[in-house]
Amino acid sequence: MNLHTNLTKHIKEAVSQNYGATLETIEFQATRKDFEGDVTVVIFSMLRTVKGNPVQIGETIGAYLVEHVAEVSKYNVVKGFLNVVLSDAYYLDFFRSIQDFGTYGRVPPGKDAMMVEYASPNTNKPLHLGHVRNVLLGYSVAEILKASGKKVYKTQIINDRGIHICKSMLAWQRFGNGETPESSGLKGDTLVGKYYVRFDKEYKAEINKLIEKGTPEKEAKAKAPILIEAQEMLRKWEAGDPEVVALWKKMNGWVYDGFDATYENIGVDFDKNYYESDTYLLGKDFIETGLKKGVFEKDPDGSVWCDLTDEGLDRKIVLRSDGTAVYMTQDIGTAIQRVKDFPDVKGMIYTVGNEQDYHFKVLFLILKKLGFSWAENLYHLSYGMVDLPSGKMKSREGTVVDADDLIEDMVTTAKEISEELGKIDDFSEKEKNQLYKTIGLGALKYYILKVDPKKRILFNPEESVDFQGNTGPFIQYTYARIQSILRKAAENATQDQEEEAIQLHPKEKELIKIVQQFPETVQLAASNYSPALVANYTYDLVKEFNSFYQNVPIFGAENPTEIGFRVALCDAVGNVIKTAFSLLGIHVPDRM
RNA sequence: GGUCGCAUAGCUCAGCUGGAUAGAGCACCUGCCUUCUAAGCAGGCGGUCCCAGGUUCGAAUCCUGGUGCGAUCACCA
Repeated sequence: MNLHTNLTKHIKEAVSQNYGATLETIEFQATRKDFEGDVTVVIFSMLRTVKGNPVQIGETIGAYLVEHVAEVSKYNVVKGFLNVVLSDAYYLDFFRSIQDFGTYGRVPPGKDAMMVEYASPNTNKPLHLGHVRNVLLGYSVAEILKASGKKVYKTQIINDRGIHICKSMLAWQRFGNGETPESSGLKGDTLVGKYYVRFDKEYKAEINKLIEKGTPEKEAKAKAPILIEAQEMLRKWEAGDPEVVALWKKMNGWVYDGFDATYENIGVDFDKNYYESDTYLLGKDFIETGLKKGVFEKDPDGSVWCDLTDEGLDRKIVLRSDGTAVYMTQDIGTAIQRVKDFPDVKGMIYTVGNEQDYHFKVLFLILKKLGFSWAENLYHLSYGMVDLPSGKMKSREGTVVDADDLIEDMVTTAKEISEELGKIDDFSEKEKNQLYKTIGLGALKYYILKVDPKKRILFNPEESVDFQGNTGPFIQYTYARIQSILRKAAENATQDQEEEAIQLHPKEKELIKIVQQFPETVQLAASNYSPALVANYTYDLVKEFNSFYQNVPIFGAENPTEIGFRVALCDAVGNVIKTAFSLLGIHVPDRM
């Protein structure tokens, strides 16, 4: 029986025997560090049903628990709090009950699947810091869901068509002189992004020229010849013009090569890609269904709307008067398509920035109204923008932190610190580079994931990401320390000796307590879609471990039984760190 | 203007369903490497938890109102 249920049962008994009252629920919390105890029972909340002095009640219950519950060894009462001390045996039993440290905290996947969408880039420019947050969040949430017992499909929808791509295409056609990734040595996505910026430059110049000639600004923006030409190119694409389509395929191909390299570098993957060019017409078919069901209504001009005013929202257009689809139409169609492709999918998670909160609120509502069962399990994993001290990042103006550059910087910093410390001088070049990457990426990923997704992040490229304190490298470092202990233990392995009784050191007890919380932390992180909970948990564990490490001798313990236990504890902590970090997409090194 | 989100130490962030004296890291100051990796440990300094009301035995947490910042409210994506 679970400890809390057991305690609950006996507390109820104590109260009914001594006060003749029946408690509905009992409130437990972890005992604060400043008091002796492991579990605290809040007496205050009982006072409505149990009449009496809280201290007195606490004493009565405490005495009863010591007498009737084997795991309870002592108690003390402070004001309305009953602090219960659990026996060492309870913690040791729990620790020994962990069958396999390697899988501890994970639940095997069940039947129901979730689809997690993340990344979803436009193909006119390389990935930047904003995408990095998106990708890290989406990947991590997918991994957390898997660990919590769900089957998961990771997906992205690649926005490979539209006016933005045509802008890059046009600028390349006009100014590129046939430049290719091979000829320029540039990554494909970087190359295409270069022409997107070039387009904007030309466009702005044309606007200024028009304004100088006396054209009003608004009109100038709409009538700049280069924009008109890009729009014409989009029309040709939609009409299937062979030349335009060929150029589109060529340049998108470059971009995909670039994206693949970046994804691999970051260490994220997808089970299925969707392309907007395949899906942008989906959804139109469901307009008719929606109209029949009365979910949608048609205006006299032929446009179709969904009236959400009863839900406190506005009317939303789902089909233009000329019969063409809007973004919403596409998203409706794509969602339906995904469930067709993966029939076991019972819900979907969309990792998209918070500027689209309203869009997803509407989308989910419409899908519910259309009556899909899975529409009940849709979640918009909304996250705050990543801003620079100078303000918002703008691809067009080139004021972005490029993902590849950022990773390279982090790896370089890791290298500098490692070389300065000189602990891995015996590593081969290959091993060193591998380690720098592990640490650099670890620093970046942890830095981003430890923050609550809802909050916006201010990223200052001038101040480098920390490698000390509450950081990825600190946690990786602790893992490496543990591996060092395990290596030493393996060398000094002794044969079985007589078992001696173990008395837990307070730090050992604390560590076991935190280890014990890991499975529930994974579940909590899954139900909240929050990698930050995993990150913060890991930090707490590691902080406690380092305190243990530096204050309690391991190989200098009293007897072999104790040494064995402490080594096993290190092993357990190491495994939890490894698993937790894998949920964040972060690797851990054996040495650093 | 309507709607949504955020506001905690100089800076970056925790704070679970309301609970004890609000916690970490960075920065600053003091100690600790002939003993398991000092990317560490032990300690110090640092707070009107945006403001004002309310609910409660008890509020950073819940409710109402306000302030500030951000987002959004297109036959754009």
